[in-house]
Parts: sequence; structure tokens; C-alpha cells
Amino acid sequence: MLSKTCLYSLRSIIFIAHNATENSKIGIKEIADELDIPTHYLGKILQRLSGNNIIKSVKGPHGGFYLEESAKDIQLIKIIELTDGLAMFENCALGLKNCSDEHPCPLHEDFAIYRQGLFELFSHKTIKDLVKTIENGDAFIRNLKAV
Amino acid sequence: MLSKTCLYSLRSIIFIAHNATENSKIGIKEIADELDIPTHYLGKILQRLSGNNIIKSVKGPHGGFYLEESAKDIQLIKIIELTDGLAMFENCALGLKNCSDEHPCPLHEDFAIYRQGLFELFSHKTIKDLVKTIENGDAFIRNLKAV
DNA sequence: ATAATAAAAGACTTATGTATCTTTTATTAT
DNA sequence: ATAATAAAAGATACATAAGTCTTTTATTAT
Repeated sequence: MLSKTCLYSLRSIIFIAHNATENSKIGIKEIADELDIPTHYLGKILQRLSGNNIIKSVKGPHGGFYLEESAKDIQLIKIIELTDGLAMFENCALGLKNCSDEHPCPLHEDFAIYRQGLFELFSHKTIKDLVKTIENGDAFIRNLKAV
Repeated sequence: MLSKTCLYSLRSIIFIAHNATENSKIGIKEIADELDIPTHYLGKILQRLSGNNIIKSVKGPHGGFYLEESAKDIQLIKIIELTDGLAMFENCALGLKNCSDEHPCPLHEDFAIYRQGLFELFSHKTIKDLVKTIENGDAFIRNLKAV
């Protein structure tokens, strides 16, 4: 559905938003360990998010990553657009080039209903929304640790 | 969403079901031309579908592909399962390994609603259903030709 | 100033999906 | 039987995603 790069991006942002502040940043290694993401690959991903001003990064001792408050209002769809693009919400269900409401493929309408639902879900949910569910204890972002 | 291989498979099956019979088979070249699919790649795909008894193939002069009537009742999900697998309908929305109803990720329920909708759509729609929409003139499977 | 730290940047490898090309096998018509 | 046809099968190439490793740059504390 979403690429690994995209899922890693979303999980990292949520994790950083939940666990770091400007005065208490979090480093790549810790994020990678907690979320079970390859460390160097995560480096690339965070570099990109930082370059797009979605997360803030600071080099050197006590450096690391954090989110500015305003960034927590970013919608998930923005992250998806940045990593995977929006093709999955736009292309024909059966891969036709000229599929449209006027010239539909056999799945056109039925497919659009649920895909549009997903698009709207990702469009209104923000990082802050997801962090709240974690802080409320209603959801988790780390994998369960072995007991 | 679905891989190219999967989309090519679905479109070919629909096209064959609509355009061929046991007495009037259709060949790779014609399918590839009509559906704008790379010929040799399509060969691989049809070979696989044939090996899984989803389509019938006959070699030699007047050979080609067709669908038995019973095969037209196959659900789309079977083709998806064969090509892409069902992971996209099973894996966590955020890629967590241990996401479950009891230990949900922050998107868990909201995501499940629409994904389940897609799964059920693909599970009840059959090849025959889609061919009917084409025969009724309600939908198309070929791309529009340049005018 | 210097050393330690941590992200940025670049090069490289591996895996997978997509696509192409050639040879072989099965079938049909002559 | 033989030649023509068309799919099956195998080998190879290309593109992109995913992952690894090394070097450079910016920052902080001594």
C-alpha cells in the first residue's frame, strides 16, 4: 500500500513528535532501535524530512531531531505525497491511461468510494492527532518488545 | 496500489473473457496491442495464469487463449492473491509488526474501514461481473484510441 | 584551538519488479 | 513427414526501492 520509506517516515515523525523537544532532541540511533528501522537508511529518510522542513535537525553533541509545534499540524497526506507521490489516489483502478468518469473502467465507481475514503482519512489526520492517541494510551507506535 | 503485473493480469483476463471463446482464441500479440502491454512480458503473465488454470492456452496454429465458462466466476481477489499476495490487506497501516486490535497503531481502526471495503469489493466481484459492464456499454477495458 | 559528537552527504550493494530477447515445445495444416 | 504457427521456457537487461558503508560538515564542551 504505502512504501517502506513512507511508513518509516510516518512512524519516525510520530515518534519524534512524541519523544523529543527542542531542548531534548532524539538521535538517529535511538529512533532506529525503538522503531526497528535500519539505522543508515533512517538517516537518509530523516535527512529528507529535515530538508523539507517537516522535522528540525541539529548536528553535534546534544544534537538530534525534534518537531516544531507548528509541524505537528501537518497532515499525513503531505508525508505520503513527499515520499510516494499521490499516484495511488489518482490512477485508474485497473491501470488504464484514459479512465475517467465519462470513460470508466469496470471498477471505476466502486473503487473510488473506498480509495477516496483513504485519501480523506490521510488528508485530515495530522501528526498531532496520532500522537494524542499514543498519549491517551489508546494506540502504540513501537513494536511490542519480546517478554 | 496493485502492481503492474497484477493490473496487466486483470485486464488481460477481462479482455480474453470478453473477446475469445474455445473456438475463437486470441493470441498474445493482439492482447498486448489492444491493452498496451509489453508483448513478451504479457507472455510471462499469461503463462502464469495458464499454469494456475485461470485461463486456457493452446499452442500452434489457431492457438491462443480463452476462458472456460467456469473461470469467469473467479473473484478478482484470487488474481490479486496470485500476483501480489494479500499482504496489503493484512499488514499494519503504519508497518508495525505487532499491530492488532488489542495493540493497535494510531491509524488502526480508521484505516481498516476503507481497506476492508476494498477487500470485500475485490472478494465479491468476478470476471463475469466486469465483462457484463463492458457488454452493457457501461465501462471500457481498452484505452481510448487517438482520434 | 582541540576533541568529541551527531547529522549530512556521497558511493556503493542488494533485492525486486519490470521488460526484452532467444530458444524450445506443442499443435495444426499441408 | 514437413513446415508454419503460437505458446512455454529460459536467459538476460534495466529501473527502482531498500539497505549499507565511509567520509565530510556543523556544533558543542573542554
